[in-house]
Amino acid sequence: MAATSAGKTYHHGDLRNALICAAVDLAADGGPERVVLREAARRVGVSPTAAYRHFDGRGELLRTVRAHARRELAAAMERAAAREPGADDAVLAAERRVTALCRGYVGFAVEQPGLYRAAFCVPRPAPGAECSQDRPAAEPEVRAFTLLREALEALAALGAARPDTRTATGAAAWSAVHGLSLLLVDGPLRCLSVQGRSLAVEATLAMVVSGAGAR
Amino acid sequence: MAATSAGKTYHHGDLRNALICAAVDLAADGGPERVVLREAARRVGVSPTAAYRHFDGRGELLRTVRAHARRELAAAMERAAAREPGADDAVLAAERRVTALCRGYVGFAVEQPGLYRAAFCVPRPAPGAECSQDRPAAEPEVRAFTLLREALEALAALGAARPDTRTATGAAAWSAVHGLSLLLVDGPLRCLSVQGRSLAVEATLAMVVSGAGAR
DNA sequence: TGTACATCAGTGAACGCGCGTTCACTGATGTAC
DNA sequence: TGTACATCAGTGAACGCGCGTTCACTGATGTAC
Repeated sequence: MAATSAGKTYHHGDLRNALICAAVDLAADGGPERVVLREAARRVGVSPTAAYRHFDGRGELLRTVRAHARRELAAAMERAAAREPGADDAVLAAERRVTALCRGYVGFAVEQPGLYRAAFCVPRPAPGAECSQDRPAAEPEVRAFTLLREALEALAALGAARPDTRTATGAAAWSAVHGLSLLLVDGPLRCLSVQGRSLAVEATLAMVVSGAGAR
Repeated sequence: MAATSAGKTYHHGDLRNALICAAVDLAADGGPERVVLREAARRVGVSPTAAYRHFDGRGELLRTVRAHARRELAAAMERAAAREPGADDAVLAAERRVTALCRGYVGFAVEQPGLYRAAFCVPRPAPGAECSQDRPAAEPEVRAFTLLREALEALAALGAARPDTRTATGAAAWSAVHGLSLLLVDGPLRCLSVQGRSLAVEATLAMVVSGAGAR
């Protein structure tokens, strides 16, 4: 039985999740490089060694944080899309969904810069050991990307669709919001005024929609 | 007199530059986090302490590498633009310049991922100590951005120009190429096939041009 | 042309830090009989 | 309902690492006289 109630016991009861929460907190204020196994253990009040009962090591902890951050990002996008009012015009509705998703994306990045960076960190393996022939394709699932791509497909299907380039169009849109997010959060645009930031976001959204090719 | 000739002397003669070169090499294979003061000194064959005669510390060394990387990035863009054939049609010529600059940008990122990442690293200061009221604007000069913005302005001026949003349009385009670069180099698209990569680049360029608003 | 001396540009040892990880261990838990 | 015992989930000390940085120093250089 899991020790659901409180009470300091020798056995923590839910250490794995507690460590994940601590690690997520660390990432939230400081990004992926702040995710330190010893510190997570310290915050939970447990010896560093204990973490090895639940994780292969720092790498696995970090990958878990990354997965969490990606889920949160996708959730923020879906929330933003859900808030968006519908529209009678199908094209307009589809456009709104795209821009809402993008706003959700960038909004998450700006509000949770640490988590956002963690969502896209790469837990540097032995350099050059990646991209084997076994798995030449992109990563199986980044939900944020899937959401965006599907919304763009829906939009494109209403206009001059070019179904052969679905994924590429999605990648272009993703590039735009990803680049904007990083420039704002962590890059040379990080000191933009509120107004300047807003202009940059709007221009980027306009570019994404115009690039979707439903005119 | 600077010791221009060879010959191991006690005084190095050009240690500052030698350290910068070593640090740039480190960044080139491993990104900004690989820029380690002790290792740079080691490579030059000098004690770590010696570096402190020429740099304030690791931070200054890294900022110097960053400046170098940014210059290289801009140079790659200009080279790509210079290679591009002209066109009688002014709009076509302007479009070609934009896409050539973008290709140069992404090409540099893909060929020099470490340097590219170094060009946009932020040598983390005391967190929250940035973006003071004194300097609310974006960083004064990232030449890559200026090149892109000016090319877009030239393009927009030929069509339905919206001169009030010059900078924002530039930011949108920059976002696209920056995001694409990072997704390809260091992100979830890093394992794309050559063909997939090429499609993503083309789709992004099309989006950028269509977003420039010269139709 | 020499020489004393200030300054410059290095050396080498050390400090303190925090990390990831491993080791041998022990206290708590639950299950077979 | 007890009890022996296997297993699980922790502890605490230690290792080795490499880093940035500081200290007191010394060898080389160049300049004033």
